[in-house]
Amino acid sequence: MARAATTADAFNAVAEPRRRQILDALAGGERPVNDLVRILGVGQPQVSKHLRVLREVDAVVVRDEGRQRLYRLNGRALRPIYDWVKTYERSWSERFDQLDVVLDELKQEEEGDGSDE
Amino acid sequence: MARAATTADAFNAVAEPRRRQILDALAGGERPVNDLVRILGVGQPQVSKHLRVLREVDAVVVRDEGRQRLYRLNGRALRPIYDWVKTYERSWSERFDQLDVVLDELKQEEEGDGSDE
DNA sequence: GAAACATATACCTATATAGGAATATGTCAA
DNA sequence: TTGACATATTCCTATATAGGTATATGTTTC
Repeated sequence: MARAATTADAFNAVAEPRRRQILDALAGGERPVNDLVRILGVGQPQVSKHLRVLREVDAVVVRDEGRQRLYRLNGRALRPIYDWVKTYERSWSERFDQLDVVLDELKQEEEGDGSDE
Repeated sequence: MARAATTADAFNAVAEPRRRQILDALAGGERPVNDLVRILGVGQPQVSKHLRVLREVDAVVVRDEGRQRLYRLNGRALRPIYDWVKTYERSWSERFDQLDVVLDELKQEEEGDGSDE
């Protein structure tokens, strides 16, 4: 089997740095494809292809305006990533190092379940 | 060119659901490989290979103990992901949900006006 | 209609998997 | 040493890119 499709979910879609660059550029507001081509400094077909991937995971929305196509960010598509990764925040937050021990203990009590198996 | 290596950075490493599962399992504490094999329900070589990827991006740390190898989570490796995605949080926060509705309405008016798909 | 412009798609190639099977490496026990 | 156990690595294959180039589609202007 090969790796999952980039369009499988937001995690796969944003694994590509250029696609994160595109989203960052769109954070400033709606933009036509050519703007992104200039900002990224890569070919137009490449940008269009990245935009297609982002569209398939709903990370961007497109709107026609004359001969241009204006792309807009849809940050909500990134929420699963945020939700998943934020639970790990305490891992590096010095402040919570002490709290971790307590929380782990409470969690084990609540679950009332042997931790092994 | 092919896609970037899964070991290129944390973004690529956690794009694979099984690797996120492994990290989630390790969030509960240090575990030997066999535990993860049971939890994930996949073959042992597969788990070892996923662990190798996670090790290369420093998302896990390994420690020898007898014939077992105990893996431990290193959440700090996920910080770049958190830092990147958290800037998009306001996209879906309550306050901006209202704005989204307005924008969507404006968009529909424009699109539904005069032209059919 | 023709030309210019904006964007999307098709086709190509090199490459990096993810999983499965078989095997290698390392450790403990008798 | 031999055997059982725990884990890592190797080899294999099918598949999904990402970028480059050429081309198709759609829009505006003349």
